[in-house]
Amino acid sequence: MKKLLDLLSEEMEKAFEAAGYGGALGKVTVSNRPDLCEYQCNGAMAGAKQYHKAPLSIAGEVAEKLKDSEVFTEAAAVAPGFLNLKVSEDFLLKYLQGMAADEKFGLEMPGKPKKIIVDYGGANVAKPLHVGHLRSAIIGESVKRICRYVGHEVIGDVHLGDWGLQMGLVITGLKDQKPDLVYFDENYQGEYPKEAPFTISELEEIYPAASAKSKEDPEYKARAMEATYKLQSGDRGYRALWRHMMDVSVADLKKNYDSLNVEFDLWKGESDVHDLIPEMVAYMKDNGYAYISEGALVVDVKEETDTKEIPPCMILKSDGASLYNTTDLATIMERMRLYHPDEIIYLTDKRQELYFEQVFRCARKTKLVTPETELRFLGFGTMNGSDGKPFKTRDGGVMRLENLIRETKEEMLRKIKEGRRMPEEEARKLADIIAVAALKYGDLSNQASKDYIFDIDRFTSFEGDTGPYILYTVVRIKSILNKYREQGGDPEKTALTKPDNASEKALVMELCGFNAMMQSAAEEIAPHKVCAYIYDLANAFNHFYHETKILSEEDAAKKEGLIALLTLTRDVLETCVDVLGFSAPERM
RNA sequence: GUGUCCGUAGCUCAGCUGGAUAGAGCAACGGCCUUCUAAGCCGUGGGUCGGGGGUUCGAAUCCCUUCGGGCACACCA
Repeated sequence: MKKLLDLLSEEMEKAFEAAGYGGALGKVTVSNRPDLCEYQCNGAMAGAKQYHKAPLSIAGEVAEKLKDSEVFTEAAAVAPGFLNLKVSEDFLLKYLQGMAADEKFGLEMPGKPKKIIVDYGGANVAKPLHVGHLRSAIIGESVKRICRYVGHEVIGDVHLGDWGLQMGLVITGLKDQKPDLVYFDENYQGEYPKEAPFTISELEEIYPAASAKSKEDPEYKARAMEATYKLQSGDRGYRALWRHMMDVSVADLKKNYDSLNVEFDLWKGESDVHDLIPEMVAYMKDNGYAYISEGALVVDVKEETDTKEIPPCMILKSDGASLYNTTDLATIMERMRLYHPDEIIYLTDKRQELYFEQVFRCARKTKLVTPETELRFLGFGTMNGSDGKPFKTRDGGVMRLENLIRETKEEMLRKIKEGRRMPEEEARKLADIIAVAALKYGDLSNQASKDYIFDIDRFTSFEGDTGPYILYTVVRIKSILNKYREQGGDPEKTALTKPDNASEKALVMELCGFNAMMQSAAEEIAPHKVCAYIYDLANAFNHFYHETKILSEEDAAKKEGLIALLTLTRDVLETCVDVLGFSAPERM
């Protein structure tokens, strides 16, 4: 379906042309003065100069042509040259019926769906997720769902950090702790045990200790690098150990991501492209892209139009070792071979923007991707504490994601018990659902690129622009629909009717904006637009709800119409909520 | 230093492809539950849109400049 504003604009364009002006002036927008009109057109003022005419008289002539319009019931020319519009209820009803009958509520599918890889999560093996991983997971998941909803084929890849020095550090740490393990016996020929010689908590303790030690003890660091080298060159015992780390760590990561409704299609990592690196390096050298500079192998990525200095993209360090760039570029190569994506979206901290600019340019210049492949970077801001500085625990440390989630759930449970009486178990389940909504909505309602302040009290509040408020609104609708069923009605078998009061019409108009909103959220990869939309929609609904008696409506057709409107509102809200990566309970 | 992002109500944020009186939420104050979930709704107060200049009929929005802050600038990821 065409967007409502486009249809309104088409009608307005016809009027402009009929009055002898360019149709392009007839752009209709939602009114910024709802007290005066529903929609407006400012084209008369824009055209005044071009036609050497007073804007008000242009507007007057156009309004005259709209007298018999079936789209606008009112078109008033107002000083200095606004066209104030009211849209016909019949027209809205027709549009709404089209929406309700369509699986995607009037959203047009792309002519040719794109294949998109979303690279998000940023998890590392053997290291616990911390608050820094929260935004990538939340925003990435939503971006994935939005792109999928608008009709693209989307693959989410967690892209684990599973191959670097960190692995060598853990192995070295473990060797010191348990030197007798068979994995360290070079003469061992048999099968290695199936059970990992450590738990996730042990693993997580080894890494920070080893990392700290390597910073002050060069000899230890050398051993870790040696271990990394041995792992990467295929040492049997080290590989077996690495496999264990992967299994234990991935299982734990999945558990954590699960609790946030975050799911990846691919659990690939840096290790997957290890074998591609020599080939890629040779390719870059052989084709004259890469050269040695200050001992390191680099590719120039400067461009003439640059206003700043862009350092070359480093492919190999001066000691010949690979680095972040190397695996990222090799990953692009692998992705092109395996999936042929039209677009790859990367979600990381915005501080990596320049780095990705270099990588993208390098990939393009060296033809790792086709000229059409879109490489997009979505950098997100920092999650700050109430002091405006990066979020820390009370004692100043980095908070584990698990703990942040748990604390949010506990706070939610406390608030639920404050406001409602219900069995402990139900309250607990409810708290889990609402806490995820609170956390995610609190994050997603901010523009991704901006820093934001994490305020657990605000996010878990049921008032204002919060996840819980949205869920409450959905639950209210569900409650009425359930009562309607109890009375013997079937909400799915109701027909929409014309809106016949202001708050109902406002709700309808809000609903009609769904397709345009979703499309722009996808194009701009902007989940916060979905949040802003459902907040407006929830407000429009609550206002309408307050003014309208639904179940006691006496006119049977009207009552059905209202139920149909509620059903559609619920469906749109739940669709949006799903795309944001959370869900609404049945009761709360 | 170069580049980049940001500065809007006491607080947290929208609005930024220029339009009418700059919007929400929180906090403060005041109303509305015999009636579909009051975790709701309605209302009041609160702003030199960091400062200055410019473009325009019209600027929070575009341009310039200035102040204040964040971040990034090849062997970390």
